[in-house]
Amino acid sequence: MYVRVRTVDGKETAVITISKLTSVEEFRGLVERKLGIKIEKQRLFYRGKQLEDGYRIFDYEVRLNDVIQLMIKPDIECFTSSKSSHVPVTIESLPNKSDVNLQKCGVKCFQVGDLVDVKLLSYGAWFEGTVIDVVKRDEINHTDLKDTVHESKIECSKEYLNFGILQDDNVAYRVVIEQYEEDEPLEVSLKNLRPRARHTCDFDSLKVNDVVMINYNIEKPESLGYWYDVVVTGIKKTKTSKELTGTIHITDDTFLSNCKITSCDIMFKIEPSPVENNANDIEESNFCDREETDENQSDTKCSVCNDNINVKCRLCNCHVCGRKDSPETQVLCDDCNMAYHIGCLNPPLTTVPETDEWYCPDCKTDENEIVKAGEKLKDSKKKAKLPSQNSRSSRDWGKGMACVGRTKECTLVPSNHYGSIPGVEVGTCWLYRVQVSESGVHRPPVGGIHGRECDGAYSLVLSGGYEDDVDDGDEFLYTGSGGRDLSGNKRTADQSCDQTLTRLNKALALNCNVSFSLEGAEAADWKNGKPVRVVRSSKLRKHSKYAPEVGNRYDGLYKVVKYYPEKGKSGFVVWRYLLRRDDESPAPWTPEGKKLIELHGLDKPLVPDGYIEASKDENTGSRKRKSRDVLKCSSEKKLKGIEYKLEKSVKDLIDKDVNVKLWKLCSDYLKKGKQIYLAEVAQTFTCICCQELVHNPITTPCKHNICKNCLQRSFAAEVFTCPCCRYELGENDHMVVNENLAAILNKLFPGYENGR
DNA sequence: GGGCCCGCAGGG
DNA sequence: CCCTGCGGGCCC
Repeated sequence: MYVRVRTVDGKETAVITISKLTSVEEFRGLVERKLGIKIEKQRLFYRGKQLEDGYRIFDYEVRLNDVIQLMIKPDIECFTSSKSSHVPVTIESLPNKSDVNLQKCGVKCFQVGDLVDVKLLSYGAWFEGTVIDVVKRDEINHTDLKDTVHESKIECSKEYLNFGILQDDNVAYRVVIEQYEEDEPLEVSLKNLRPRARHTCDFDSLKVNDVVMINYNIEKPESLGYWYDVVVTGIKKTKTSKELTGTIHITDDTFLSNCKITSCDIMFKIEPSPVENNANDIEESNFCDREETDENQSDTKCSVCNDNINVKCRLCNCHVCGRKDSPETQVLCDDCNMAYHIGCLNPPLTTVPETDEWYCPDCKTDENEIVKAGEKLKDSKKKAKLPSQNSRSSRDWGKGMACVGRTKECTLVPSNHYGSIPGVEVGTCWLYRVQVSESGVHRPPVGGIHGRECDGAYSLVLSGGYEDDVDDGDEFLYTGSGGRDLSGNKRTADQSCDQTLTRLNKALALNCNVSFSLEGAEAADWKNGKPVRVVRSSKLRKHSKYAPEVGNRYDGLYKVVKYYPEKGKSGFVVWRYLLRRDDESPAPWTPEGKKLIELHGLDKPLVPDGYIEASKDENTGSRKRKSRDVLKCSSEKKLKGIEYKLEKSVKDLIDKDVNVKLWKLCSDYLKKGKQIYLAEVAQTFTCICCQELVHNPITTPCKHNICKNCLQRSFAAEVFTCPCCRYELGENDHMVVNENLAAILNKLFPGYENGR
């Protein structure tokens, strides 16, 4: 199994082969080997958590092909020595609100001289800077290199920029970071630039889900650090202390969840980019200037004693005795802000401590307890029960693809769908069972039959586990499951008791076009039975010449002709099923079938995403020859030209669809063949609400596609914005289905709407 | 939440 | 070759 590592700037990425037991330390070593980034410089993030030594990758539930973000620690030295480095934005340094440049927010572009905040990717934090130049990126380099702007570009005149006709993503800004005045100017793109923060926000009016810029230290959350964007997830306030929990956003896809933020005295509102269209949300009522905040705070009364001097109050007086006397012998806790008489402490103090910070017994933390940034790894009950936790065995495991888990799921049809899967040709072959599961052809990653006891069987895999199976291609005898004692961690075993016509065996029997009988039965008209998708595995080769050479191949639809109990070789009863092919596509072993396979480029098994990259830089030499063969084949496949040609009728519909941009992006995948193209289309047109291919698609004015049902549900909940981008749709949106898009999707994925 | 299951890889 | 490490996803 393998995962990806990507630097937060997105410039470097590597595929790293690991096992489930690989420790974070070992992993760092692999990262150093692959990317040349020293272990001590690495900071690894995964789904809101920092990977910490002492755990295994498996503990973080990192899955096949997932991306782990790598942030390279900056050289701290250059920072601590520089002036005011921890607090790049201060009230004093803020320009006057009437600053000429800042008033120009309506202009469609940043201007030379604008005071800005700049996000430095190696920190994921914002720093103060000034725009010194605006340059236009070279178009060609831009498309190729996305955010890399170090290549040639054309400088353009300031007048040109003032027309505001440049696309924002064609412009790069040269910026001087004020802390590094001596350094070269940086070139940054718009998304890492915004007007200098200049409005503080008031803790009391902060709401959950607000986004603010806050000071935080990833290394030591209790100290000051850099300025990050935070989505507030929790607000805790006592009379005198303030604390936020939030998600620190480092890049678009790197974040730390559940960060406790105590430095809430200064928080900044995030200034809207001048390039975004709406200038009217600049001033929002829930943000106010800092001066006001201070005033608000001074006249609050104690909520318990109402500041009555005759009442003992443990909240606003000594937290132990509740009395107000001798304030000069009281000491305040720097964390909970409670007061304590030095004499009331246990043990009592004789003098008021002279240190800057003092913590009460409740708040004082163990020096050894390291406060880590971001969400901590929870002890999962499920994991605690796993045998791997009892380290009795030192054996490695989990390197393989057996239990990696799916990375995608077929949502074109429901799991109880009978018949072919839209877009999957007969003859399609996958290297691993998990891929077959992802495709929707046969969902269980291990089991041989997929079905429901009260419904029927949807698919089965012939993998040669039962030697008395007889396979003649168009017809085969299948043996039911069960009747084996698999205890003691066995994969397979001899029959040790009778199989029963229950569970999956019953499911498969229900496909037969005859009323269910525990005695067995035969269909009078077998073709009217429910279809079963059949997959043959290469493991069947020892029993059948119809098995594929490698991997698992979809052979089309079969129907159950009859089922009956039989005394197997073991002497126990097994259930047997006669299945006969009934599919309009020719079988893969027929000449016509072979021709089709070649036409669609299906002659070699599909490999999982990232598989080739993972094998390519495998340098242990232990990889088996089988994999090399697959590798060679997939590059051969490329040469053959398996480009998918859209039917003219579909192409015409696509050409007139309003989703011009989306279809253009998809069209890049045509050359990779039908499978990959359809997968891309399915992903592109997945509804953000239900995560399935859009059904009765509504194309919003902001060019997002949502199922009509999903959008109606949203409107019923009085949410009238686009679920993708929150564009205001308006209460009276009439929800016209994009029939054109519906028609295209129906042609590309025939039958996908069934059961919706 | 438990039982079932024809997976894949490593090691002897 | 055989044995066995621990699964994930499905159904009930």
